[in-house]
Amino acid sequence: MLRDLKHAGLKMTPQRIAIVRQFAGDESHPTAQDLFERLQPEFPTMSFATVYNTLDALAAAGLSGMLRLGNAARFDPNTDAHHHAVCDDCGNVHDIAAASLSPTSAAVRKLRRTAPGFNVRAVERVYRGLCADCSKKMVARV
Amino acid sequence: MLRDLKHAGLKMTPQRIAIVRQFAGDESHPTAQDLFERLQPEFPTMSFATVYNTLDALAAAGLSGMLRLGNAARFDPNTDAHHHAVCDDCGNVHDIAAASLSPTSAAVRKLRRTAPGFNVRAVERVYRGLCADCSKKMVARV
DNA sequence: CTTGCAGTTTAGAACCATTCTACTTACGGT
DNA sequence: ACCGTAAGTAGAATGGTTCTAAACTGCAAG
Repeated sequence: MLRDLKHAGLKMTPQRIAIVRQFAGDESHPTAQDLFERLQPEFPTMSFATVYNTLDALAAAGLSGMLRLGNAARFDPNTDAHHHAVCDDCGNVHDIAAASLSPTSAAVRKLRRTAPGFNVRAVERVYRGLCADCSKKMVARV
Repeated sequence: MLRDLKHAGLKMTPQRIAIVRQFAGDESHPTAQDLFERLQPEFPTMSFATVYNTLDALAAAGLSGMLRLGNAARFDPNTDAHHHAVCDDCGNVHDIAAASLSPTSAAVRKLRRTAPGFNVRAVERVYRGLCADCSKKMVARV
C-alpha cells in the first residue's frame, strides 16, 4: 500500500506512513476516530484533518473505500470486490468475498423494469444478522 | 399509517399526525431536516427532537425504515421488501421492488463459507450508478 | 366532565463527526 | 542546499443527532 501511495504521486510523510501502516490490512473497518486514537501515542500533535485528508487521498487513488452504516464513516482498506456482513447486536462488520460488484444481467434486466433509465455501475450488499459471537451470547441469554 | 400508529399504542398528537401525513407515501427518502422544513409553516414551534422521536417511534413500530448513504440519515416509509438505487451524481434514491429481503439458500451457503457462524436475517442491496436524468445530462455534457 | 399521569413536546444546550481556514512545515525534484 | 508546493497543524466552524429539564396534553379511569 505504501508503494502504491508513492506510485500515485502522493508525498511520503511520516504521518501518512504511520496511517497506512495502521490502516492497511485492518479488517475492523475503523472510523477516523479509531485511527486517530491509535496514532496518538506516536504522533501526539497530529490533527484530525490529516487522518481525513489521508483517507480521502487513499480513496481518490483507489486504494481504499468507505462505508456508511452508522453515524460515523468507516474506512476499508480492502480493495477486492466484497460485500459486508453487519452484526445487529455488536455492530461489527465482516468482509464477504464477492466475485465482482458488477451487476449481473438479471439485475440489469430487473432494474430496466423497476427503474427505467437507471444506469447501474455496481451492486453492493449488506448482510444483516448476528455475528458468530453474538449468536452464541443470544443462546446463552435464554 | 395513522391507523397503524394508533394501533401501536402511540399517542395521536397533532405533530405526529402532521409528520405522518407529510411522510407517508413520500418516495424521496427525506432527511429529518427535509421533513422539519416542510412542517415549519404549519408548526413553527416544532422541535427537531419531535421529528426524530416520531421517526424513531415509527421505526420501532415497524412502520418505516432508515437508510444511511451520506452524512444525514434518510427515512423511508416504504415497508415493502425493496432495495435502493442511488445516483452517483445527484444522490437521489429510488426504490427497487424485491420479492423478499430474506437470504437465498445460495447466500446462506456462501456466508457459511466466508463468515462461519454469521446468522443472516436480511440482505440489503444498493445499486450504484446514474439515474435516468443524470445519464441524459452526462451524454449532453460530451 | 374532570382528573391524573405517563407519554410528548419544547428550546436550547451538548455532543459527535467532519470540514474549513489561515498558517507553518517539510518532501522531493533540481 | 534551495525552492515550490503539497501536506500538516490548531482550532474554529458546520451539520447532524441526541440529551435535558421543564411545560404540556392525549386519553383512560373515575
